[in-house]
Amino acid sequence: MLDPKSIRLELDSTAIKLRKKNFDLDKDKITGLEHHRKTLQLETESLQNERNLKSKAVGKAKAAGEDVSDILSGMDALKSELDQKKQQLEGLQDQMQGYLLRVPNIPSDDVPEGKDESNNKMIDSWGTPRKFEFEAKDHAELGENLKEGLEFSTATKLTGSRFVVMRGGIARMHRALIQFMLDTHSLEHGYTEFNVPYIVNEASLKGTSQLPKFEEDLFKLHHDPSYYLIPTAEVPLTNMVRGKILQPDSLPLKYTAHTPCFRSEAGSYGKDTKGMIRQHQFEKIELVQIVKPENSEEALEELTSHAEIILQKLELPYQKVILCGGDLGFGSAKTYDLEVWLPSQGMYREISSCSSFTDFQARRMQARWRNPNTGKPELVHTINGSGVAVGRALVAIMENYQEKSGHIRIPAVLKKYMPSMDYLE
RNA sequence: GGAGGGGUGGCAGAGCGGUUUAAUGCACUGGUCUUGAAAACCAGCGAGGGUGAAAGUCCUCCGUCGGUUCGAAUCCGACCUCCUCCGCCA
Repeated sequence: MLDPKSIRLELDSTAIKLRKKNFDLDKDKITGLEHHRKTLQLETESLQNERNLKSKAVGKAKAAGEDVSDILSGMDALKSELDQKKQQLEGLQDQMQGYLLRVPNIPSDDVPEGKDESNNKMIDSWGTPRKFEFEAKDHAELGENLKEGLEFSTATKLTGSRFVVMRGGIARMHRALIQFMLDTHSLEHGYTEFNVPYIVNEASLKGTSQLPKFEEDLFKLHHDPSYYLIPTAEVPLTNMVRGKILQPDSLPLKYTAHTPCFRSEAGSYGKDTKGMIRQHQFEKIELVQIVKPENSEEALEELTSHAEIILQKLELPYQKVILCGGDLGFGSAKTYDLEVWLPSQGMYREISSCSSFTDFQARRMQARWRNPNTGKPELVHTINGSGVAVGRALVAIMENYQEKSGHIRIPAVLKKYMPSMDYLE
C-alpha cells in the first residue's frame, strides 16, 4: 500500500507515476472521500474530547461528594451524536482503505515505459543455445516417453487438469534440483533455510498484497477463519517480520525456503495447457530479503544474481529482462525476469521473477526497523524472487539436455544428488 | 479432547472501574564526572493518526471483535493465541 499521506499531498504526481503502470488513480474519489473524512474526523474527535472531559469531571465530583446530575444532563444526546458520527467516519475510512489497498505500487524511475510484455527490455544474456543435430522434442513428449517419467493422465485421474505425476528417476531429479538450490543459497549465498506452513491466514496474504485484490488466484480452504494455500513461499517468508520492529544490526535478513505453490490459474484458460509449464501445484525455491531502504536497490541486484547463479551452474542459457511499467506486478516497484531457453519452443520462458517492493508490503505488514539516526521505527524494504522455479528448471533440463535417443543427460552439479546415474532413460 | 493459568511499550514487568498524561527495571539517547572507559548521578525516551507555519493541541491503541458504563487495560461475552498438567496420536 502507498502512503496515504503522500497520496493526499502529491495526488497529481502520484497519478502520473501510476499511469506508467496502466493504472488510473481515481483522483475525484480520493479527494471527495478525503474531504468528508476531514470534517467528520474533526467533529468526531471534538465530541470524544467533550465526552472525555465530562467523564473526568464526574469522577472528580463524585470523589468530592458533589452532585453530578448537572454534568450528566445532555450526555445521552452527546453519546448518540457521537455514535452516529463515529459510524459514518468508520464507513468512510473503510471505503478509503478499501480503495487504497487496490492501488498498486509506484514503479521505479528506471523502469521502462510500456503497455505490456512486448515492451520489456532484455538487458543481459548468458550461454548459447545448443545446436541440435536432430529435432528437439518438448519436455512433455520426452517425459512421457521415458520408462519412468512424467504421467499427465495419471494426475488427471487423481485430480484434474494442470497436475502431473513424476515417477522414478524424474521424481529423483526434481528432488535433486531442490537440494542443489537450497544448498547453494544457504551455504554459498548466506540465506537462512526455512521450512514453513503451506497454509496461511488472511492477514499474511494481505501483508504481501495477494489480498484483497487477487483472491480468485488463490485456493481457499473450508475453514473459519479463512485459510489459503500459499501461492508462493514469499507469503510465509516475508510475513515472518509482520508487526515487528527490527534492530538495525539484524538487517539484512536473507531467507530461503522450498515449498509447493498453489495457484488457481484463473484467467489463464488456453495458456500453456500442454506439459508442466503452468500447473495448479508446482514447487519453487524462494529468496526473500528484508533490508534497510537505502540498500534495497543493490539487494535486488544481488538477489537476482543469486537466481542467475543457479541457472549458470545448471548450464542453462538464459536472458535477463527488466519488466516495463505495464507488465509489472501489482506490488512491485521493479522486476527482473530470468527467462530460460526452451529449444522446443525456440524461445526464452520465465523461470524466475525478482522484485523490489520498496515499502509497499512493509506498510501493509507494519514491518519496521529502528533507524539509529532518527531513533524512530521506519518501514523496511522487501525484496523477493524465485531461485528458481523447480518444475520449470526440470523442463529446461529435459529439453536442453536431451539426446537423440530421448534420454536426458544429468547436469554435472546434480550428480552428487543422483549418484551412479548419468541419464534418465 | 479434558482441567487450570496467561497475552500490557524494543524487552522484562506492575496496574484489575475515575490524578494512568500506563509505575518500575533493562536497553537506548544526551549530559555531569574521568587521561580514557566502566560505574555512579542527572535528563530524555511507546505506537498510529488528525490539526496547525510552528510551538502546541486533540483523538485512538494494553491479543481480536462485540457488550455493560457518564467513564474500561481493568467488568461481561465470543474468538484467536501461548504456557502447565492429563488423555490420545504420526
